Amino acid sequence: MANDTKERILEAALEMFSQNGYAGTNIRELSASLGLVKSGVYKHYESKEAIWNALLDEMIAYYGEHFGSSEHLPPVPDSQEGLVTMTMQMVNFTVHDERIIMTRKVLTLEQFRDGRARELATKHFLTGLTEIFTHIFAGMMDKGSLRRDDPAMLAFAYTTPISALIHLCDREPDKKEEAMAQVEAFSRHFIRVYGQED
Amino acid sequence: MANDTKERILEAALEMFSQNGYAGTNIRELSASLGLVKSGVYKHYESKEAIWNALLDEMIAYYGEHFGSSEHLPPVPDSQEGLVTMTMQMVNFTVHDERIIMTRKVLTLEQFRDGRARELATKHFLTGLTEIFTHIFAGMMDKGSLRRDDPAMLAFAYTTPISALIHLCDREPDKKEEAMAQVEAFSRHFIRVYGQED
DNA sequence: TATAATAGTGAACGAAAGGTCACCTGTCAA
DNA sequence: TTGACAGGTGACCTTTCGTTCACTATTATA
Repeated sequence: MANDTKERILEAALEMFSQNGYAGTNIRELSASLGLVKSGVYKHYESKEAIWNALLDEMIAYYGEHFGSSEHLPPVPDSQEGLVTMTMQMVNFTVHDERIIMTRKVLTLEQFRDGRARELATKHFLTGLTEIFTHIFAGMMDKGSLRRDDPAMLAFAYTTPISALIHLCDREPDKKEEAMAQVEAFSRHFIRVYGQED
Repeated sequence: MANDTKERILEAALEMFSQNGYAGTNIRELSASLGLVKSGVYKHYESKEAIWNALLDEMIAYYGEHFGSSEHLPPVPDSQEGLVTMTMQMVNFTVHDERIIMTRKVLTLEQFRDGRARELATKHFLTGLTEIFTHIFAGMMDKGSLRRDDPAMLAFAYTTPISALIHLCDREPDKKEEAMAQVEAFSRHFIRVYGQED
């Protein structure tokens, strides 16, 4: 009782899977990083694959809770500058939060092997962000700070370049500052192009 | 002599590494797929890692030959419709050519483990495309079919959404047609926004 | 034709993998 | 107090891994 080993195994698994991939991870090292011996892990999960599935369950559940429903949509910024600020906050958070970084890496590494990872990867990297910003841009058009246009297309055109820079940060963490500057430059460029002057 | 086994090993390695990753690939299967027994491979490469390095050498050399210098830059389209056509041709080729698909997958899977894979991944997925289209857009601005603007920023804004769709095709090959349609829609949207009317 | 290199075979090896099991130990409910 | 059980240990099992090696068949060259 009062034991969180089962949860700590998932944390360690996330860390190791995101670094070495599923195939490149072994239970010995995983157990050692928790200060126990490998057979101990099997008291909590019946196999390596069971750990993987539990981790994916958790990631899917987390995504559903935080980005799944329309309740958690961020507020529509009420100015063009507000869009820049909000974007920078979101990106700054997502490229520095270790857990989210590791989640992206795992999905990147396992997307071709596991159907659920594939599905979640598409949400994380493409459709999820686009949906959120479709809502935001529709709102900004209503408020008059953005030219009337197809909000879904604008969201696609806005989020995918930023997503590319987030991936760059995951791949080459040294370039985070440079990438952040590029995010801001792009955001301002976007507003210059699509912004409504009034 | 007159033997291409060494090259065929690299082909098989590309295929297996792109499917299962480096750690998830074993020499037995690789050899078997070539119709020989695993020890035979070691007549041509001294280790699994040597195969990996040779494959990366080849990929780096190939990239250098085909996208490295400014000689191989595609011609600047002389109309807005020409940009759409050229884009569709390039994307259509790159999402259907098995070898290129496998190359992208390998780089995706090994980018966090191998420095050279990381470097090549950034070129493939981000900077390479951007550089090509920086040149193209600069040319189109000179010809008057594109509004004057920062060509590098436009190239970034144009290529990263397309790159995101290429990644989607690698991840979910069923959605290729849908993705291609989205590429075309985006390309036309881009022209509508940045095109020079005259 | 003799020779030497090349390409491939199959058995074997040690290391490392995932997984099992008997056993120990502390905790808590009956 | 006792007994069941959750959590952890260490020895052990089987399989698979990458790699080596003695050997054979083929082929090019001297």
